[in-house]
Amino acid sequence: MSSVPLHISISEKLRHQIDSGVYMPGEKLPSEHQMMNAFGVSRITVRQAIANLVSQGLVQTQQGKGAFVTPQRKVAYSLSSPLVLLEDDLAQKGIALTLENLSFRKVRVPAEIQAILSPERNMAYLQKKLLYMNGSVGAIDITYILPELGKRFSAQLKKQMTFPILEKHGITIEHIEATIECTHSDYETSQQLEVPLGQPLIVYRYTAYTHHEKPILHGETISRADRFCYSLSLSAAT
Amino acid sequence: MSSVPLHISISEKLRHQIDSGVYMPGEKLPSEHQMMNAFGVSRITVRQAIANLVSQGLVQTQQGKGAFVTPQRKVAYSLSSPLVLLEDDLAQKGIALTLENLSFRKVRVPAEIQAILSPERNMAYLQKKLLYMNGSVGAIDITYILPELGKRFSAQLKKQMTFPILEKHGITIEHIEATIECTHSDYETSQQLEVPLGQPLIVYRYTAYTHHEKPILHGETISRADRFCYSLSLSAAT
DNA sequence: TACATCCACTTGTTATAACAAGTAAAAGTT
DNA sequence: AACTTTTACTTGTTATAACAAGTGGATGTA
Repeated sequence: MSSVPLHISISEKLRHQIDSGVYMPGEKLPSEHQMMNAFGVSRITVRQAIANLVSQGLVQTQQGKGAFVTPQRKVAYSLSSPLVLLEDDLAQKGIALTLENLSFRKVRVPAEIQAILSPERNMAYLQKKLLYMNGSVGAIDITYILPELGKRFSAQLKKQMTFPILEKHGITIEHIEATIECTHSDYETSQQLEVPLGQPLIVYRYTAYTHHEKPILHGETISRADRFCYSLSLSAAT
Repeated sequence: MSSVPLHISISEKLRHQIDSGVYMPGEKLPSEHQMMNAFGVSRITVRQAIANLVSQGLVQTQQGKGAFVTPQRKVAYSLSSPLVLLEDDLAQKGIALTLENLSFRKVRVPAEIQAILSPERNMAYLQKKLLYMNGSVGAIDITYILPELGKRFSAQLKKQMTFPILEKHGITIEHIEATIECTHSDYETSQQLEVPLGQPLIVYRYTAYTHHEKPILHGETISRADRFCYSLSLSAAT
């Protein structure tokens, strides 16, 4: 009859029930055993159906507890001209941004970064940090910063966001070049951001320029795509 | 010893082999049977490992043939001020953009769209189309357009991109508000865009305004995140 | 030669089974 | 009352098994 596999038809049925509010965000789905009886299929088929929902980001499972409908509400980062700092933007939305420094050290930069920043003697500071929004993990940031700036602000960079520190000391960002793309979480990242393997992540890759188009840092912010999006506004030539 | 599951350690090993070029893009991985012998595990474990790679977008499977390393190169859409049209942008990159109209009809608009466009008598034209880049499917576009424009250009809209048609008839877009977010493919979309279920998609949702901030259309372009990304440039207040 | 059939190999689907491991509440102990 | 243990239930991992279905080359037939 229908040539769609059982696990697909089951996950689609559940998906529609989630969409139509039969199972509310945060609510627990029936256990695998209950579904086996309810649909008259084996556990492997039920698990496959649930895996489909997980891979669609609709459901999250927890060993020993069950499968729960993911509660989703996204926060938008504003990417506007004129520039607004991430912190200010979030603060205005009532979201507290905190960070945890994972690593901060001077490194020899890879070729791609060297081409962008052209730092002295091919060295730069590399910082990895975790960003928390209202206390829960939201993103990883990986930044290369010019050695003179990295050295000068090393203590503060471990505790505060980069741009406000620079602004405070009179270093103004005049221009940012950026790309936005989407990738999958690998095993390591999935552990750090507390998402299932393969969940989509949104990567904001940026180069910041100060006066005279001098690049001073290059980095990428890897955010959980289930929690964040970007908003922007474009205008025609005047 | 290592508390990581077998299927994870296997998929991580394969991932590193893919990253280091042991298996090149487009190349076939060993068959499930070969892996069963090579790793000394059951087929279910091998399949789980391969599923991990698929969910990370590294590999695609084809029934009857095998699992192949996904060849990936991304095309960037430029989102710049001043506005550049998608077609022109892609043309400059040597990519031909063609479209297939899926549906075009007058509909009663949902509340969210009504709040944005405020069309007369709550009606608008809704168009769904598939976008092909150099002949292969890349994106789905879903657009609501004001009834007077939809009616006037109905024939052309089925064959050409929206913005160039409007420009040609003297309707200039002065301003665009947009958000970029990332979602998962559901079953229907995965079929249309020819990707596995749950693959990340990048959603560009836009509202276009003509003179006097009058909104004329609202739509979303849902692209395969493995093929596309967005680039933009931001400036400080002058 | 051209075509159809067959066969070997591939992944896809689904079932049954067993044990590991996390969770939480009930039951027992101090 | 406070703490530990047990127990029942949950999902996670892994094995074996069988058949379905897509692919492509080998084989056989017209």
